[in-house]
Amino acid sequence: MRRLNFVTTRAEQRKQTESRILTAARELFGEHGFDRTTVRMVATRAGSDPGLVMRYFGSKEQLFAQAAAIPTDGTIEGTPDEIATHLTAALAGKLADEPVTALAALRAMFTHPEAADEVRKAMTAQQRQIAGQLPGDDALVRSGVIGALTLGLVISRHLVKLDGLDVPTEQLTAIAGPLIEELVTGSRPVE
Amino acid sequence: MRRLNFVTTRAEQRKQTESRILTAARELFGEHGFDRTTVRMVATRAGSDPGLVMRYFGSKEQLFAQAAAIPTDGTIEGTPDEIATHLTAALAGKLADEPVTALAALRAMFTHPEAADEVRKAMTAQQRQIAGQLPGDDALVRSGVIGALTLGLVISRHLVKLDGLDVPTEQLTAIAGPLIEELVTGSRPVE
DNA sequence: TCTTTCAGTCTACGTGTGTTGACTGAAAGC
DNA sequence: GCTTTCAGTCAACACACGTAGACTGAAAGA
Repeated sequence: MRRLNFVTTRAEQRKQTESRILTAARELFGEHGFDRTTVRMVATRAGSDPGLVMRYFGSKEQLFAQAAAIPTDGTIEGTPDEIATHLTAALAGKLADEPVTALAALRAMFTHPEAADEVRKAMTAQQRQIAGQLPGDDALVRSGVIGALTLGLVISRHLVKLDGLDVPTEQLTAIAGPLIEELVTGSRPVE
Repeated sequence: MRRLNFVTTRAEQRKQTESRILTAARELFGEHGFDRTTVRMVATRAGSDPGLVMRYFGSKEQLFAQAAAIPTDGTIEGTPDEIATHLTAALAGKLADEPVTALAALRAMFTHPEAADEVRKAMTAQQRQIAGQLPGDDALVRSGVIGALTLGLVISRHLVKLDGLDVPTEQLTAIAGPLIEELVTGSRPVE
């Protein structure tokens, strides 16, 4: 591709191109999923060439693996109350703006077995990690429900675009926060 | 296809074949999604022929439309408490055994724009219908969260197969039921 | 300056797909 | 019994895809 920048070394050029391809791939995998995104589409959006995509990333599969990594929340520790706060904050982050990288993995996981495995692994790990610090013998189930609630909200808002959820993030966390707290502590609401 | 049944009229034969194709399509769309299911796969599982599938259903698209209808919960009415009970029962039904028909739509909605529209329409309709009977000015958001929670649980259990949720249905509804009640009434748990 | 390297381009391949249309043989109608 | 209808079969099509490899021209190194 004819570069417009004035001074760029070959190595920089290469890095920039790889980066443009990766960005385009992330966006497109997130928009259309794995199967409906073609190498040609990625190359075109990156202002590049299908052959170059293959040369740099090996295969469409490997390109996807690099583009659709699942961001983890990291270790969450503390008292149940602190955990609840942390989880609610993490949820807020996921609801705030479109998590492009995660969307690719989310979209793909329903048709792409490897992507599904990765989502499962990521969710299972976090779920176990959290459950270990929660009271109650059904802690694992409850932390699973937290994961399900989070997943459901992210999908409903960003993928389904359910119009009832098209409200400020704070309003959603104000509603979901207490639910998470309840799931973390294992307490029941008093009616 | 050579039929084994002894006496069958031509019309019956036709109906049986169409039904076998539709069943196979439902299963395969549910297992692999729209794009990864081929007309040839459907025909083979139905013990039939790709050409016949096209003749009977017009196109892969129309076959999908017939196979992946979204079952609606119907109108839910009553006092908030009754609504909560009804919703929890509906959730239990969806969690109990694999909802093959819905799985096809769910899997497809992430890559198939039309399927996504249908899911959105179905969810939006129910959400509005319920919100009309709930107290509070954020009723629409809360009923949206109920939909998201339900969707998240169904996906996590049947599609992601999250192991923490691989427990008897009753245990899940025992946990999720109170959450739904809380969302329906708009009350906060007392800690 | 001469040679080597390498980012980027172009063409073409094999394969699998949805879809079509001609064909076959038995049931339906008369 | 003769004709028509139609369920089911088969072979082939056009197309889009992932991918490979030869090619080009400029930057890098000596």
